Amino acid sequence: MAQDQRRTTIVDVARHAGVSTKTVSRVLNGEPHVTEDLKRRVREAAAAINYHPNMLARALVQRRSHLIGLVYENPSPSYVVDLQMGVLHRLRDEHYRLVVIPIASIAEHEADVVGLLRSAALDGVVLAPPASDSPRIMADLDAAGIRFARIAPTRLLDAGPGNLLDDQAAAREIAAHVIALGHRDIGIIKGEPTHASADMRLAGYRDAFAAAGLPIRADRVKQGHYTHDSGYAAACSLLASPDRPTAILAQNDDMAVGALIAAREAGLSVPGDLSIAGFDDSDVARIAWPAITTIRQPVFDMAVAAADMVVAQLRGTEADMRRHHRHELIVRQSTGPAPHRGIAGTAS
Amino acid sequence: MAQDQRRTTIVDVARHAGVSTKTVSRVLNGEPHVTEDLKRRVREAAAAINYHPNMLARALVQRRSHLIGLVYENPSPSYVVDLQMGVLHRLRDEHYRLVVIPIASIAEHEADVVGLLRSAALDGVVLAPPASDSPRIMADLDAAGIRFARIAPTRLLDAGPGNLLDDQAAAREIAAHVIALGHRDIGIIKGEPTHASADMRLAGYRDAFAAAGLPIRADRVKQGHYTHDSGYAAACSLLASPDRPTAILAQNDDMAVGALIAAREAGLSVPGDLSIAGFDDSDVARIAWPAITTIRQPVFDMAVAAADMVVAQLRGTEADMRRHHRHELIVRQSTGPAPHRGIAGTAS
DNA sequence: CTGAAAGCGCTAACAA
DNA sequence: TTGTTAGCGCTTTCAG
Repeated sequence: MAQDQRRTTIVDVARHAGVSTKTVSRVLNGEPHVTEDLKRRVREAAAAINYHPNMLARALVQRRSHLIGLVYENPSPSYVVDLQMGVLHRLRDEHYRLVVIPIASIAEHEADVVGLLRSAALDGVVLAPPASDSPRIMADLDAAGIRFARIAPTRLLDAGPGNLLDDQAAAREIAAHVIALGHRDIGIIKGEPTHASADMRLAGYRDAFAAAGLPIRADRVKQGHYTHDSGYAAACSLLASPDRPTAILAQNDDMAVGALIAAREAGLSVPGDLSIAGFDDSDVARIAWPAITTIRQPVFDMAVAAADMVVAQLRGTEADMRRHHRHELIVRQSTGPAPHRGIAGTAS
Repeated sequence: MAQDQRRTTIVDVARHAGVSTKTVSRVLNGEPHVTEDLKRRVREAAAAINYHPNMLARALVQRRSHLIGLVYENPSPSYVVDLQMGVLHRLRDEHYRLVVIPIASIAEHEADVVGLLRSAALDGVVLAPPASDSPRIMADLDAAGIRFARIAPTRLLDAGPGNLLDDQAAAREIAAHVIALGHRDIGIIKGEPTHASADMRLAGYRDAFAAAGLPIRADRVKQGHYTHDSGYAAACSLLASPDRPTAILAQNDDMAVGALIAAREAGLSVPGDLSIAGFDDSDVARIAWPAITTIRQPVFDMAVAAADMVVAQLRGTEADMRRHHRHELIVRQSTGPAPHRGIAGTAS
């Protein structure tokens, strides 16, 4: 195990092949203007002495680490997986590597985020919510010369390359679906308040409620955090009294699954006694039983596109720096007709 | 956006503070033997000209990229998430970053893996199965001077730091549990054959079967790939004929969930008509309905320990380089007593 | 088409 | 306690 004897360098290869280091460099980087003969000699020499280029040296002189970061907060594992797979998919055949940068609370650490990225020598980053909505982070990134692309930003849409989604319209659609099933008393489980999507989705619900002439009752809105457990807890509190809603709109699928379990424990059948709708269409929505009615959010595609935007900036090539992504209502088994129970409005 | 005007360097700070570059370096790296006065002057100068050290230059001279890789194959998202969270957990307060290296088929690309890692300038890697069982990869890693630690290796246990798990004993336990419930005709869904765990677990099942005097029928063993869909397909084929098993042992939870869905579609109640057991105790096992009886495999803990081993090697500190991790049988609702159906053995 | 020399920005070794 | 001098291993001028 030849651990620490001085590693072979480009100089060794050059000497071995009887050429200059620059020629070796040219051959190894596939630059033109080298005779076949020299190319061959260099390749043979490199193989003979088991040479492997030092990427750090190359990175220093090129000012390119070939590292791209993915910045996200923790809440939903399945969301993060989709995101990561999307970025990796786009990076697969590029010479870029993915560094994952989870941050406990972006809201609290807003001022330190870019310092962290700097110290990782990243060439670019994909910003997932809520980092994708932080003017501070984007400004710091610009100042640091780190390229970025945003996933599902909701404001300052001109502040940088973005992959847009109409959260509000999507929320309106799924709420309308539930209302159309006859539900009049509907509980809402909000997402983490530091994510702008929570408010956007609430606004969408509100639109649908208003269109149907329904009020939004404050006591029917519970705060969650986009986590399974928070969804469970919120649902428990919604279902605690006999005067309970006949449907629950959860702002993501993890919370919807939490609600599903709460309902099961409360002895309620879904969707017989209670309808539950989620958001995101993550894996768990399909696996749960009954499978969850949700909004398909093309997280994977957005991540692919975001990675593409970062790579394009780095290479100076052209690319759409603003793309719109379409959501889709996916009706599954967790929503059904409202149970009979008095005439309408607030239950008896 | 001060993008490309020459970045400020340590020389600028030195000049600004009226000291040598080495002194700046010392202050910035927290080395001792610098007067408070100089420290302050250096810090102020750095802040004044908005200096940020170039990590690539530092990495080159220190021969340390501070990058640690996680090498894995794709099959189960929830397994990968646990793994990754474990490594990240250990790295959180270290000055190391995580680079994710998914590889489509390690068996096919065995010879290229370390080349890939080299070109990512990694200081160390955590090897998940099946890379953790590849002598070739470990030898190449040694030759390249890249430190590593193994997750759940099954052979050549002395070839490198490892986090061990007794797959065979665990499989024996869960099979024994199912047999104890009265099942005599049991189907098996194997995992991806390039993962040694698939054979280990099969051996464990075999032990339990033998202890109960049951045969393993070749037509009751179906090949899967540790994916949801492969589990679904395998279960469909097991459940196709009326002469079907009364229980299914799936070698991971994703496949167990696939089997669950196949059972549901076949109109079978679980565990009334059919018991299903998984392996891993990933998130999906808890979320599925009925919740899946499984083996808890401390993937997160193993990942933490593996990251710890890598970091310890890099810092030259002491650490256990061989740790055993305990599994645990988790009985949930997906397994129950065998339905009555003739006397015993092969069904009527 | 090829090579010599000059750095990239930092830290290690050695002096002072 | 501080500074000077060499590199780390590669690519980029710019000559030849």
